[in-house]
Amino acid sequence: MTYADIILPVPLDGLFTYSVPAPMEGQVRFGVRVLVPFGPKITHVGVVARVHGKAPEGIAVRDILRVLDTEPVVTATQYRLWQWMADYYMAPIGDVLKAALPAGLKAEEGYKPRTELYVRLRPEFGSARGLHVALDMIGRADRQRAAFETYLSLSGWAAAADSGNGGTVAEVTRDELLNASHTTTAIVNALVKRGLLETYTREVGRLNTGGEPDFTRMKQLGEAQQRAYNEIMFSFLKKNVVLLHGVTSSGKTEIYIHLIKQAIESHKQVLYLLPEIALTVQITERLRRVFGGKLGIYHSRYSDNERVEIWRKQLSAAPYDVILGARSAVLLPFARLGLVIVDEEHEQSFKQQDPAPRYHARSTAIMLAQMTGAKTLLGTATPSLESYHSAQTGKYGLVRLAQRYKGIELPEIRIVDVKDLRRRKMMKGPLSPMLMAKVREAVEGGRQAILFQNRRGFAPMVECRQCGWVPRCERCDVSLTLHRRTNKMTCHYCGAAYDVPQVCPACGSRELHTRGAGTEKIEDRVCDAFPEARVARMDLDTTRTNGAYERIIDDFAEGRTDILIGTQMIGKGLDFDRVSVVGILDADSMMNYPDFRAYEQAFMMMAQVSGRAGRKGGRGLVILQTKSPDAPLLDYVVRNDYGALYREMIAERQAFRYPPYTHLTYIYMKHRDETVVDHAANEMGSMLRRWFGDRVLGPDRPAVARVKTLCIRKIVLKLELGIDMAKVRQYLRAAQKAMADDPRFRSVQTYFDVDPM
DNA sequence: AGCACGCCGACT
DNA sequence: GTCGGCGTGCTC
Repeated sequence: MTYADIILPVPLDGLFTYSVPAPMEGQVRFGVRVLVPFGPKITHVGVVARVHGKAPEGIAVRDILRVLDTEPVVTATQYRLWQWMADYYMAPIGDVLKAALPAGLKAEEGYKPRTELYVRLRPEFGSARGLHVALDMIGRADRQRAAFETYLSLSGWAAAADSGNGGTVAEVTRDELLNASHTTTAIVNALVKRGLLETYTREVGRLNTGGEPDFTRMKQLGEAQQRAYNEIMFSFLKKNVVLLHGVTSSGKTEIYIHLIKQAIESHKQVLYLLPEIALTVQITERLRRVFGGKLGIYHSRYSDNERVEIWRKQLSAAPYDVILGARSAVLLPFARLGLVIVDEEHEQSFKQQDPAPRYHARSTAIMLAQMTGAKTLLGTATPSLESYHSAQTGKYGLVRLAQRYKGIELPEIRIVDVKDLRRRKMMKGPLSPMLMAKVREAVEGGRQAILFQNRRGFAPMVECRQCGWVPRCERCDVSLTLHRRTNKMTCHYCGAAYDVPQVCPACGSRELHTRGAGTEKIEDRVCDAFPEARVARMDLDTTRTNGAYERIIDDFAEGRTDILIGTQMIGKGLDFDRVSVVGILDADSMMNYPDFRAYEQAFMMMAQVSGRAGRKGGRGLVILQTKSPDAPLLDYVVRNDYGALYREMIAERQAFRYPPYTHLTYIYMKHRDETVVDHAANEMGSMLRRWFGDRVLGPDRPAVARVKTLCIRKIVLKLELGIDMAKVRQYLRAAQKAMADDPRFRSVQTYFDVDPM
């Protein structure tokens, strides 16, 4: 009897063993998908991990129902990476499978090939004579005649009939015909009904097939860039990972392009990871120009069918040479990976928060590169402390690029003391007089301004002036954010929307006012102050719909908008040429955040946003508004002194035993009932303390202690370097199991966040 | 995660 | 007498 161990998309540890019916033997092998029964009602699509002859003990094995593939859809390397992720991030392998496979491969009949409707001439009219007959048949039906003639010219029938050779006739889609002839489907249908035209469908791929690569479209590297390129190549001789620390607009992308070309010429594939979809929009065009049809794009905004096609193309004999994508692209199949580029490597969005697997795409990419013998390049203007530390200690290579491209100057940064201005009644809105003046100057001079406020919505809080009542979410322990556009109060944790009350439900007062400012409020104020300016807002709310990113970025890049207001998504490596002023409206909201990374994160965000100022033609200006102008961090920002930030922060990390001097793992516990989760977390805490002593901190209530009706507790585990982490993970899994087996805590969810952000 | 089983309150 | 509330246990 043959058995197969199957990975199933369920959040349970381990594989599931099924028996292979005799007719399926030979078809069931590693990497193919199979349909299996699961429980009394469900069938799952799983992936075969192993085929063997050893009957499992004590399990009623069931038969595989169907084999879905003739060829594996998963490579051996991918499976090894999955196993590493499941182990390292302590997630069930089924959750890794769910994260990796596009939905179309996870479902039984998920993938639908795309078809297009075409029209063509009925064969009996396919001659000069036939065309005359056809035109006679149409008679005085003018719209039909026009449509028919348009078809003849589009398809080339007109010319072909004239020249007497009927050989070269182009295919015409119905949409093309409708567009060209300005008619409706009714007219075309009438021609079909008359028997002159017929329609047919054809499967079409969704992928980028177009364009020969054209390396002549690459820009020559500047002197500093060329030196950096050489250093990177040299560094790769000794190190597997190299950190490229290049100031904003130093031309890192151009260096990447040259590295990619080099890899392609050595017949290697390149994976190019970016933190945000927004960024791919700009980079895609630059890469497409050079790499044409060798470039594939992969991220969550792509339809699932497209993702399935890319996945299959990667498995084919002619995969993309370059894949540009966000986090999940690291989970694609590669046959001959040679280089991984992680751009903006400091970005926190490379770490998946929820759901499991809570993996870091940078670490996962480095692991993938190690498994495949590829090299990894990390690029950023503001390295994460972890990566910079690795570079400092020689684990990674380090290449610096301190010059901006084509001698563009770094912006001047001016700090504005908002507290003082308010005290002296010189500022009432969110924009200081200086920022107002500079924005006006920019707009009137045909330049652009970016205003950065890292909060979406109109106001982060509504409050009763009489009694201090604040509307809160029913399911989460947070106050609600007011959104003016929808006129709702929204919970940013669970998404629930509430109506805005007219009177305070606590005291009946009508005096409800807002506190703080989000991007919507900024937008309103800016529109009031600059009625003639064209203003756009870019945040989660304005980029929900398909293509919205592209439109907002494009409009701004092409100068169709003057002022761009946005959250952190405007800071991420976007290149604009005409931005003369950048306003950071509220630096304090970033600095006063209860997290050990908040300080450096604030620096990075401000440095990145500042980097958007002053590209071509003149030095840019950044106005940084704050209530604490003397904060040392702001001095680092003004001087663009990453080194100083690094030295201060790394000393602090060492003193307080944080990464990279320790391994950090958070243990989260969730339950509806506060007392139950409290008990469970205390129990877990003491269990862990028995093993790990004072390396265990907590349990504590996290800043938001209830989300979607579940009360949350958090335990922090700080382990010194050099400890056997495999052993630690074993202990942690045992602790998780002990909690699940305890009848008092059976319904408490426990999960781990390894290397949390 | 689903889903069934199973044991207690408001309905025909 | 039954429908359905969600606690508990299982899925090869």
